[in-house]
Amino acid sequence: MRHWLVKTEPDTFSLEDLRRESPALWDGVRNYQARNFLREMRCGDVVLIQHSSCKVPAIVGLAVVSEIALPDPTASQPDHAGFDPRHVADLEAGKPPRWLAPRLAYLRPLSTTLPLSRIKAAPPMAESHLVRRARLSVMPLNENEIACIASLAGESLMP
DNA sequence: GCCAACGTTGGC
DNA sequence: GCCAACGTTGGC
Repeated sequence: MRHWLVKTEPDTFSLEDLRRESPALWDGVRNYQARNFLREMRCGDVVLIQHSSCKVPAIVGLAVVSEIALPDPTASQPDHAGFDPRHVADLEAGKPPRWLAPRLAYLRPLSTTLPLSRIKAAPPMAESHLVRRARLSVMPLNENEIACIASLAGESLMP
C-alpha cells in the first residue's frame, strides 16, 4: 500500500466536496508526470489531500483510491477547459487514454490541518517531490516522508 | 495580484 | 530536435 499526495483548489473542489460526493472522480490532471503517477495508483492506496491556491495551503485530510486509471471524461468534453482532441483520438483508435482519473473515496480529515510551510521546512522532506518539483499536482510519498508528515500531524496516516 | 518555476508549443 | 515565446501553477 502506497501513499500519495494530491493538490486541489478548495474553491473548485475541497475536501468537504469530496466528503459529500465520495467516491469522486479525481479528474482534470493535465500533466504527464502527474498522469504517470495516477497510472501507478492502486486500490487501497492512501491519498493525502492538499488544499492549494488558498489562504493557508495545507494537507487537510485523507482519501483512499477506490478505482484506478479511468479515462478522464472531461478530456472528451469540447466545452470543458480540459478538453483534449488527442485524448479523443486515442480512444477512437483503441489506444490507452491519454488522460486518466482515479476515483477517490473520502476517509477523514486531519485532526488539525498541516500547513505546507511546516512540511516543507522539515529536513526529511528536503528531497521530496513536494519540495523539489514545483507545480506537480500528484506525487508519491516514500516511507520517510510519510513518517515525517505523520509526526508533524501528530496522528497516523494509515487507513 | 505578483512572479518564479517550469511545462508546452511551434517555427526553424 | 533545438529553443524562444508563451501559458499555467501555486506559494507568497
